[in-house]
Amino acid sequence: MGTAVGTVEDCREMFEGSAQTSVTPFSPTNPIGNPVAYKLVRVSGDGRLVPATDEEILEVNETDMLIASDACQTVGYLATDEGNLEVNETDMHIASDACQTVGYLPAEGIPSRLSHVESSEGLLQSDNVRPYTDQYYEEMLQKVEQEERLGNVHGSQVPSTPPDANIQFSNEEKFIKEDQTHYEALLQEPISFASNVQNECNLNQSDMIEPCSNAAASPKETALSEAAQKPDFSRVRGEICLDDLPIKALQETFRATFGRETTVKDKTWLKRRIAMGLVKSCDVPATNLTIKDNKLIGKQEKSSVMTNVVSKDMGDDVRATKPKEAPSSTDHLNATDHYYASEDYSSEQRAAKRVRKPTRRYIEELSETDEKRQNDKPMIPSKDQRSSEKPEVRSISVSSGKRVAVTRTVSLAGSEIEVPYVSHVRRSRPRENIMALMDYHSSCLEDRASPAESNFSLTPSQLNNEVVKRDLVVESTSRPVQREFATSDKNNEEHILSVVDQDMEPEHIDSSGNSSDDMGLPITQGGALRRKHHRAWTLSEVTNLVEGVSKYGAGKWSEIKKHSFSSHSYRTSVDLKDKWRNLLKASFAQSPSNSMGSLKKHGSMHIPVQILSRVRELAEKQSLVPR
DNA sequence: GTTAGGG
DNA sequence: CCCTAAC
Repeated sequence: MGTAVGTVEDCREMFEGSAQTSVTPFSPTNPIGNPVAYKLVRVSGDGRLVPATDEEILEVNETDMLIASDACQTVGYLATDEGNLEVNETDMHIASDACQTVGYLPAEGIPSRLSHVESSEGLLQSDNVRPYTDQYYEEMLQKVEQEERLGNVHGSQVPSTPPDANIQFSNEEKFIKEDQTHYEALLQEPISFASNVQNECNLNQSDMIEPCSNAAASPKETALSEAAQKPDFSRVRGEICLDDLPIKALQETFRATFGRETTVKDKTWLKRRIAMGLVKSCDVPATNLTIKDNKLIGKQEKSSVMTNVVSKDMGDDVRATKPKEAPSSTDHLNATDHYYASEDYSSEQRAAKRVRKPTRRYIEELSETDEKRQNDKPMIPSKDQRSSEKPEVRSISVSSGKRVAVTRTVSLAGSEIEVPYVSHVRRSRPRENIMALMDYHSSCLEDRASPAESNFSLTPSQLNNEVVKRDLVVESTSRPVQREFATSDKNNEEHILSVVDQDMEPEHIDSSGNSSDDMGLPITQGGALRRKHHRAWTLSEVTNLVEGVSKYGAGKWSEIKKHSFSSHSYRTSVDLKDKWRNLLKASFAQSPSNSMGSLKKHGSMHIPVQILSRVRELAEKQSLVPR
């Protein structure tokens, strides 16, 4: 946090002209027309730095880090000065949220590049491991609020960090519009604050929990670790005093913060890294939201400084975590809003957008698209439209958050499969099928010993496809065996029945397979989804149906099913209804021509004329005397 | 959970 | 038969 807007500005001057390639300056610096430049490189697989291609540069330039990273690219920024480093780190913060490996390298510190990259990964890791609850964010928010008040109270002429953040933010807004005029005006403010911010930091250091002067490695470390454990804003702030710590202490702190050693000796880097870690640990989800939800925010983060990131992001976090509370969020920001109305406005805008609940369709799409990152923190379903506006910025957190709730792992015969909760896994029937399948599978291995059947043992993953084959095999095997399958295992009914139906009294077959589920199983072959289960209606069934209709009336399908189809459990009321519908159709279709329409087109069932007549009869009766 | 209808 | 909207 010791880094303020001013820092960037100041440093810029120092490194003026050091730019190697003047490309893609970020918004904050670009408008300024400052010579600050970035060298865009890409970290190839073997760790080498490859100069970015024009295309890549363009990409980064036009979109932003997030998008670039979204494109699954590993991008390394070679910063040419401190200011850039600052910005880049912030960026990294963003990019890392997208689960990308991004390395930002200060030009001067080539030797430490790898370290940087490496740590960035460490950062990612630590981030991914920390789940934060909404509650937590609320707490944080409150703390921030307190901070703000404090700052406003005893630092009238010394703007507290939060307001500063706002300034930054409003600046950002302007930049986006590329409004030079506004820019000029706004520029003053950040700069003027720069030194103040620094002072502020110092003040904090002495005032706050962590007297900097006192800052010995051990106390700091404990405090930090504590902070990491249960993030406390005040402590995070105390962080600022890292300035006074010796490198060694910083390294210690780094370790405490990230849980890993570091050999980096760059004090500045360490400080930032640590601060970053803490900050990030607090707004991981936020960044996600922010970015995905609103591009503006993402940019803001880039240009913003530590302090800004902390205060601002926290606000965002809370907002993000609280779907409906446009008001509450703004409330929190009110203290600062007084300073800049523009900020207030923009924030409200954002808040409003976030409130909108994702459509079901959207969620589905997300869950299908976003394969990875399903273990992200529970986020909020706030984003949506934004994503619709910028599809490229695949919603990260939302989807992820959503996904957490919407995904589930289904274990099928030993193997676990990730299934989006909305995935259209057949309802009711399908599950039974699977069960049947599993049963079959086990029985296959255990009970069945016949050679022909033994080779049916399938691996769960193959099950589906295998089943198809097996079906075919079964069909070609001996009848007796078929029977067995038909009864104990109910997958292959389609084939079996088609065969059996011809030469057996359907009724028998039905009763045999009955009570349990006789469903076929979902068979997928070559991507085509065959009809799950098909069981031709037998004459007796039709008769039963007709009788049932005559007894209970058409429409009382459940009744009919209950009474007339007690032995045919596989016929659902819907089935009955459908069949009746078909019968009706058939009966009326056949009647006009002749009374001998006993045979229907293909090989489908022979429906005796009498039955059809009866159907028509009933139909007319029913229509006359509606239920 | 049922029904009614469209696919 | 499947899938859904309405009940």
